[in-house]
Amino acid sequence: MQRKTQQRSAIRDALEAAGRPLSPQEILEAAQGEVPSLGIATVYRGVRALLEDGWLQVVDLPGAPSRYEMADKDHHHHFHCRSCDSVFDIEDCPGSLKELTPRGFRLESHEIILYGLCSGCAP
Amino acid sequence: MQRKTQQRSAIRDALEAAGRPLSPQEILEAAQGEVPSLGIATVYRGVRALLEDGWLQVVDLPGAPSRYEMADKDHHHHFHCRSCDSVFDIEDCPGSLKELTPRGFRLESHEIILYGLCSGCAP
DNA sequence: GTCGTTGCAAAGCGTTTGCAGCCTA
DNA sequence: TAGGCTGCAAACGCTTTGCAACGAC
Repeated sequence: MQRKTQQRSAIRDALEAAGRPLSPQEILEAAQGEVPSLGIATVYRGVRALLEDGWLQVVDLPGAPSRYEMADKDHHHHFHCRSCDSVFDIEDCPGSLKELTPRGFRLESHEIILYGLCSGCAP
Repeated sequence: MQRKTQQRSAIRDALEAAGRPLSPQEILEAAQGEVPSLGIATVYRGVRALLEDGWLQVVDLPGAPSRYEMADKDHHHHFHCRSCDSVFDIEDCPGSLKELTPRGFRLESHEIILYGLCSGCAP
């Protein structure tokens, strides 16, 4: 059974407040504002528990550590800022990509990542 | 200056023969057919040298180790088989994704990854 | 012979695990 | 009080680096 602890509350609060996918390190830094003694191992364990609860989902981007965001979002994609390294949600999706799939292959899902500069980093 | 050694030839041969992106471990296993004593560190160093030469390019996919393929390919995307974990090239591209970009953001590039079963793994 | 290259082993780095003590229920 | 939770440190897997021996030129 799950217990309600300061540490796990701090982890959830950090993810709710961010509104964008966070890496374990980003979660640690944000949550230490609430619980300064928080350790990185606790973040990893808390994240895993929240994933198993279905409260969080993984956001894996190429060449970057896994990030996590709340699971209450519809299908969407991500924008990765090459300057500040933050990741933002993209609401739209161009829809089916079945026409790209080679003959004989079975398409199950897809991921689209946009790269560039976010509004804070664009000149 | 670059010297021509058995090890680097074996690494290039493995990548040319594969025709799809390979991970360092896959390169090692393929190239050891030619040079059995080959070590993984040499693969990493050889890959880095080939990247700097512009002969290779990185293929980074979410949650997977970096893979490498020859740089003489046009813009394209990838299909990642969830059964055998191999990665295949997709020739097509749906084109501009500018309409997905949030206001104020500057789009520079994009990546599309398809997931499913390759022709060898599909039932 | 020079000096870039190689293989091994050790070091890094992000993530996971073992364990004794802590704290929620 | 019982047993899940935490922080620390050690363990892990992948990648990089230090170093002495090797070999291309």
